[in-house]
Amino acid sequence: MTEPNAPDQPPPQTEAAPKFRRRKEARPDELLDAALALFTEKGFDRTRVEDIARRAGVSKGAVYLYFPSKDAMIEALVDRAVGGVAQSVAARLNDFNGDPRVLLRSLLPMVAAKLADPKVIAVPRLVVQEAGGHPRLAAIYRARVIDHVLPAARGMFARAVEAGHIRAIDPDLALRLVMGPLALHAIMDQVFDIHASGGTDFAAVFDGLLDILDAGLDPALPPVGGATPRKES
Amino acid sequence: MTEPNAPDQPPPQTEAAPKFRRRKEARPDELLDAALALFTEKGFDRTRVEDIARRAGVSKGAVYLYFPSKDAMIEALVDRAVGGVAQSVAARLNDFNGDPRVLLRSLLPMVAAKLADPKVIAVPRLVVQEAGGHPRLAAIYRARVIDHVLPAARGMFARAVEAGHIRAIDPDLALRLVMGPLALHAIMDQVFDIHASGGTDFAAVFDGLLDILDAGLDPALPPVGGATPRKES
Amino acid sequence: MTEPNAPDQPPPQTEAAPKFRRRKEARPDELLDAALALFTEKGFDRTRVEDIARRAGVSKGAVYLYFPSKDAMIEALVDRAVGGVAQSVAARLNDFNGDPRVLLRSLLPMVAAKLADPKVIAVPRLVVQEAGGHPRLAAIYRARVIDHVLPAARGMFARAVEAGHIRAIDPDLALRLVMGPLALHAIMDQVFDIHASGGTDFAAVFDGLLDILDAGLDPALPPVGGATPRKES
Amino acid sequence: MTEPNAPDQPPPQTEAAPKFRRRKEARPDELLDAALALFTEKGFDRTRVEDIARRAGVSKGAVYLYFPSKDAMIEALVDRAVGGVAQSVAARLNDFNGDPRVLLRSLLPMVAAKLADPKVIAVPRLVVQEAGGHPRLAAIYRARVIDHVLPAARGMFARAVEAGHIRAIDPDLALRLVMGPLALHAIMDQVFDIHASGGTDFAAVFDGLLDILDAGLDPALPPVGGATPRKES
DNA sequence: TATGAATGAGAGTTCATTCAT
DNA sequence: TATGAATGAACTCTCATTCAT
Repeated sequence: MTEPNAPDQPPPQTEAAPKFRRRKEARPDELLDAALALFTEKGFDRTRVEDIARRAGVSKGAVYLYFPSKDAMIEALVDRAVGGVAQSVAARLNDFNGDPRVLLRSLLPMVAAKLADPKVIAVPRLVVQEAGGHPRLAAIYRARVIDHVLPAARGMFARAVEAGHIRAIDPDLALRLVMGPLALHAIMDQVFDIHASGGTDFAAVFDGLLDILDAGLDPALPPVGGATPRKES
Repeated sequence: MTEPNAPDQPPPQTEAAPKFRRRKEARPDELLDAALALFTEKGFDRTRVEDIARRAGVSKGAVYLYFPSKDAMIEALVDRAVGGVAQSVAARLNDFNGDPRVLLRSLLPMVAAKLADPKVIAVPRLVVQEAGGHPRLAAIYRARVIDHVLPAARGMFARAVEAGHIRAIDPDLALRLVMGPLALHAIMDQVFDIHASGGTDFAAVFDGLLDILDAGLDPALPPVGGATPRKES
Repeated sequence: MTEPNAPDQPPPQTEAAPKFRRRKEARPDELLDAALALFTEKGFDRTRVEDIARRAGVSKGAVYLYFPSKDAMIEALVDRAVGGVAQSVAARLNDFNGDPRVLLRSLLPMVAAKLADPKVIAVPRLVVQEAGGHPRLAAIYRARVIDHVLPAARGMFARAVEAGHIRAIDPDLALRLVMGPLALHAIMDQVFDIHASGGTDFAAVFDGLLDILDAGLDPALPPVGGATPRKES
Repeated sequence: MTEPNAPDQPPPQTEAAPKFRRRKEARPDELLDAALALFTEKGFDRTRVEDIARRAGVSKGAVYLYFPSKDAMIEALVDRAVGGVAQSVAARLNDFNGDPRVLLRSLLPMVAAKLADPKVIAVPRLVVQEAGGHPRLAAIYRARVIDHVLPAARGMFARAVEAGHIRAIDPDLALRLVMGPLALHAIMDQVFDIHASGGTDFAAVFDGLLDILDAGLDPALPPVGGATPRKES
């Protein structure tokens, strides 16, 4: 092309000239990044707006050019983080009709990589931390993530039981079985600074978990807990 | 007569009249109960000392007769809660040399009952919630609970593998597998108000989990994750 | 007698021992006095809560023990000032059936004395000053004062015209004729620091005004403005 | 080009097309108009510079191209409004040697029309409202208006008494008598939204007032208030 | 000229903590 | 012991003013 100079590219330099041009569009994201880091580190209430501003390299007042309040920031944070992930995961779960263990193994590398990204786990952690004081956070997260993924996962497990791919198990229990170890792994790592033998490696946990489930979910085995799946409330 | 019974003086009974004659010695505990309830409900920072006082039925100033600061309260809270439980559990783990699945099944009712008590789960939840802003909380909990139970559990699993009661598995992974589902169950219940088919019943989750582990940990199976247990950091 | 020491009377001194005893009940009034002085002097918005507190001899925070907000103070101020005055004036107007000029002359000393008290005129002045930014102020004043006095005055004038005590005049006009000179007198005095020959003496203005009205309202004269009294909106 | 008529370019007319081609010279006035409207409506302190700018159709920064500060705007506002009016009124008063009641009747239509213009009464109202916080406002208004009109009015009344056109009356009192009802009429209308039978019609008030004065100032009557005119301070 | 992003001092309000009673 | 009025530091949010573009 003869016209590569997009109007936003001053000189075709390498990439980040962070102070050459005050990029209005980038500010909100930079502020949210700063806020996320600080909220996770010290908690929402103990983080001053001025801290966020300073970390993002702007003045206190500038924050309010982009967000109407501190509360709005934490909501925007969660909102931003839950973008398309939930939908795509839910879609894959809905489309799948085989053995969950196979699906989980194929999902493993992606999920492990996602969870290893500090900016990704930080958000659910934040939600858990602050949900007490900010009921809306839990509501947002639930509406945008959980309410999409949970039914999809439940359905997927139910179909797998039905089709005889795995032994009979309450889908709600199955979900807790699969995600629980990962959650606890994250909590020990982030909250208590206790790292397993394999370090902060979600893949190892996930991998070991699947090894257990390979045998533990064998369709030849009798129903788990003797329970018949019921409706979740 | 000349000595009318002041309305606050009960008939001089034995003791178990928690409403009358509960003074001095009971105060700190009543304050901690009130604090725990409020901290869990609204978070530490959003709970005012006056709220705690009012809920405990005393004046704001009285709180400072028993605790030097608000921070001291949350620490005392955690301290109190982790009393002898950890030690006794750790002791049982250390003494045990058989199949973990058997131990877990025998522990099940006790553990489930404990976790169902709101005042019990409230504390770990609080620690997770507030650890960001109060690093000492995590430290206390770790020193008083985790550092006792974790090595004991790890050793118990290691011995079980060694003795061939279960297939080879990294004890750290085993721990996450066993406790993770319970942790997630609690989080979904408390934070997101999502309750499984079986309600807020830890026993059902625990029971189902053990069904899975019965098969999944069969000693005839090859090592989990192909991993050799290493030291935890 | 032998027991003169009432618990509130430290030594039987003259009267005001303002710092010996922190009189909780007096605080709100002291704060309102301070607020009234400052609001009148510098305007509501340019008065800092801390200024009020300092003037009342307390700390900034103490203000909020007595008033939930700065806005609440100005409203309380107006509320307090309009106590029973309006009612009593309205009652006298309603009860009167004679010549308004007689009534006005008898009212003169009382009204003049009232208006000469700085704490009295300060309030209507404040209302006029701040009504723009605080519509509720105007509403309070109107509800508590104007809406009582105005209809009473209107009725009184109407009856006087009817009975032939004064020439026909629109009561609304009569009201403006009587009160207007006093209002302007106050404005010139307070706002522009311009004092008439007689100083800030409302009595002189009132007196002169009545001299004019004695002749100007003579019932033998034709209707004022040729207008028939109509309803006020 | 065949398409010269940009929608903003009117046919090159003479001048009186205030919507098109209003640039440079008109800006300050437009800004003051916007400021006057907003100051009157919400008060000086509660009006943001940005509000003024938006109402005038320019950016916030542009305001500072024309006025050095927000304070300067309110002063300019008052300055602008008191242009030649005061001088011309003062001149007429100074030149007049007859019966004030005649003069006032001849002035009536003009004065009533002036006061009915919202942009005219808005300024004295603003001065009264904001004088507390902006002593310079009162000073400007006094220097530019009151100090011209007041002595002229006083002289005119003094001459009229001297010449026997009206009964003896303190000119300062006379002034309050004449202007007071109009002032109160405006206050009730603007501040309390209370309108007399005749609506917001200054002419009716003025007219009725003069009817009263016709009789009340009859030169045959004895001196008003028994007072001898003295110097105003 | 004109824009509007950015600044930063300052205001209202809250609340842990103290202390006279 | 117990109270609760009082303090004052700290925090969120606003807005007049500046300045790079």
